[in-house]
Amino acid sequence: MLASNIVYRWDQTVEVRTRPRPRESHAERLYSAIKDMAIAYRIKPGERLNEVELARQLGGSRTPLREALNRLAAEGFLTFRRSQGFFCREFKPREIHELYQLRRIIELAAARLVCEQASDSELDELARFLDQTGPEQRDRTSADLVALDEQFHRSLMAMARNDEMMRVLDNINARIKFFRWVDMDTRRATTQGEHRDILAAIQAREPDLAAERMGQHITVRLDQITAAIKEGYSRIYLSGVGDELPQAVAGLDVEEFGSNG
Amino acid sequence: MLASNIVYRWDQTVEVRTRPRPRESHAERLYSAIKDMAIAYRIKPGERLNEVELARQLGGSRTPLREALNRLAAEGFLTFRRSQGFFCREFKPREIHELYQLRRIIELAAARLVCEQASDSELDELARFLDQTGPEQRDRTSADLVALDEQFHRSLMAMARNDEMMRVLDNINARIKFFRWVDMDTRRATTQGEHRDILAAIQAREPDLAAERMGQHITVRLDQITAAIKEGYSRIYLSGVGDELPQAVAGLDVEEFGSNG
DNA sequence: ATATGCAGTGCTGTATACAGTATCTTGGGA
DNA sequence: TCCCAAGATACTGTATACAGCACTGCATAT
Repeated sequence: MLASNIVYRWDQTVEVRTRPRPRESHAERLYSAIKDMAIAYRIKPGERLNEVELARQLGGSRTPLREALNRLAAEGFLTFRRSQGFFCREFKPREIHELYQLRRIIELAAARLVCEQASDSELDELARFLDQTGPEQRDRTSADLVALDEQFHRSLMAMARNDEMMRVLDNINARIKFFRWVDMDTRRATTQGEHRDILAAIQAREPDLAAERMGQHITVRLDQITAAIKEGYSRIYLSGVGDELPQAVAGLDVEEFGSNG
Repeated sequence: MLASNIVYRWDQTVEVRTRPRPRESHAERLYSAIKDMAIAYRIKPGERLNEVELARQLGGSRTPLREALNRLAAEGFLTFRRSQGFFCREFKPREIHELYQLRRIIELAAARLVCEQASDSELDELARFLDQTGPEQRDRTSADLVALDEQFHRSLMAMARNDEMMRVLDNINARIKFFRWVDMDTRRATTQGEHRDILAAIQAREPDLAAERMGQHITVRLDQITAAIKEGYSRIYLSGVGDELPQAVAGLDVEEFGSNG
C-alpha cells in the first residue's frame, strides 16, 4: 500500500510527497475509538454518553468528540436527542431482525451479480482462501470465526463491484457484529461448508442456486435473534443481575412478524 | 400531531410538558439547509465548502456548522479530506449507476415483502392515492412528478415494515433526486401506469410478477444515466460553458459494466 | 525559461468559556 | 408519608480564539 505517498490536492491533480502523511486527527481517532467501544459493547446499550467524561477518558476536547459522535449517530451506532445528548443504541429484537433482513437482501442480490460479473480467477482465489482457512479448527475463538466469516462475505461483495452496497453491508455488519459473535457459537460447524456451497454455485454460474444458498445461509429466525440478544446482554452485563437488563430484552417485546428474514 | 407535548426523559419514562418544545438547534437547522442545497445542486459538485463563509451565509458559528457537515459526510452527501475540509460530492456515472442498482435491489425485495405482509385495506388506500393523483396532467412540473413518484415508493416501502430499508432508500433517493428529476422529463407519460401495474401485481399477491415489474420500472441503463448527468450538469452550470464541466462528465469515464442495474 | 526556496495568506483543527436547558435535590406543606 | 415547588447542579449548545497546516506567489538561482 503506497497510498501514503500520494495526496489529492484541492484541484484534483496528483503529486508525490516526500514526507509521510500526518497522523490522523483527534476527531478521526475518537471516531474509531468510540465505534470500537460500541461494537464491543464496552458502552452499554441505552447508556448516555457524558461528553466531558468521554473526552477526558479518550483524550481531547469536546469539539472533535462531538464531531465523531455526530458521524456515529448518522451511521446508526448512536442515537441523539436534542439537549439530552448522545446515547448508545439500544437493540430491540425487531431492529436486529430488520438489519439481518436487509443484509440478506443485499447479499442475495450480490451473489447473483457475482455470478454474472466475476472472473474465474477471482473465484479461484476465494476458493483458495476457504481452503487455507478451513476446515474447522477447534482452537478458534468465535471472534476469529466471525472475522473469517466477514472476510468471505466482503470478498464476495467486492466482486459485485458496487461500493454503495459494500458501504451498507459494512455498516450493517458493524452494528450486528456482537450478535453474530454470539450466534456463531451454535453454527461454527456448518458455516465453512455453507460458504463452500455458495461459492460452488457461483463458480457453476447458477444465480438462482447461489442466491438460494446465500439466503439460507443468512436467514435467521426471530427466535434465534431473540436468543442471541438475551445471551449477548447477559455477557454485556457481566454481573448477571436481571433487573439491569434494558426493557427491550427484559420485556421481550416481540411483535408479530414472520421469519421471512 | 401532539408530539410537541411529549418529551422522552433520560430514563425513558414519559411526561407531559406545559411549554412547547423548543425550536430546532442551530446544528439541525444547518444540517437541513445544507442538505437541501446539496440536493438542489445549489452547491456545485466538487466545490469546496468554506466553513467561515458558509457559517456567515446561513447564520451561526463554525462549531454547529461542522457538526452538520460531519453528519452529511457520513451520509454520503459530502466528502471530507483531512486539513482540506468538506467538498460537495461529485457524481460519476459509475456512482449513480451503483445507487440506482442498490435502490432497485431494495425496492424489488420490498415489493415481495409487501405481497406477503400488507393488508388489503392498506393496498386499497395506496390505490386511491394513485387514483387521486392521476392520470397525467400536463401542468405538473418534473419536480411535482418526482415528489409523487417518491411518495408512491415510500408508501410501498412503509408496508415492507423495515425501518432500516426505509432509511437506506431515503438516503439513496436524496442523493439521486436531481437525476431522477432530469430523467422524469422523458418518462412522465409512463410512470403513473407503471405504478398501477406494480400495485396490481401486489394486490393479486404475485410476488414474482410484482418484483419483475418493479425491476423494470427502476432499471436505468448506463447510457440513460450518463445522459441524465450531462443534462443535469448543464442545468447546474447555467452558463453552459463546456470547460466548466467536471472531469467525470467531460471525459465520460464510462467503464465496462453491463446494464444489469 | 524553468526550478527551488521562503515568506505570506487563508483555512482547518482544537480548546475553552459561557449561556441555556434539563434534571436533581431539598425543604415546606398537606 | 407523599406531593409540589424552587433553587442547585450538571450537562449540552454555541461562539470564539488561536495554533498549525496547506496552498500561493514572489524572489532567486540554475
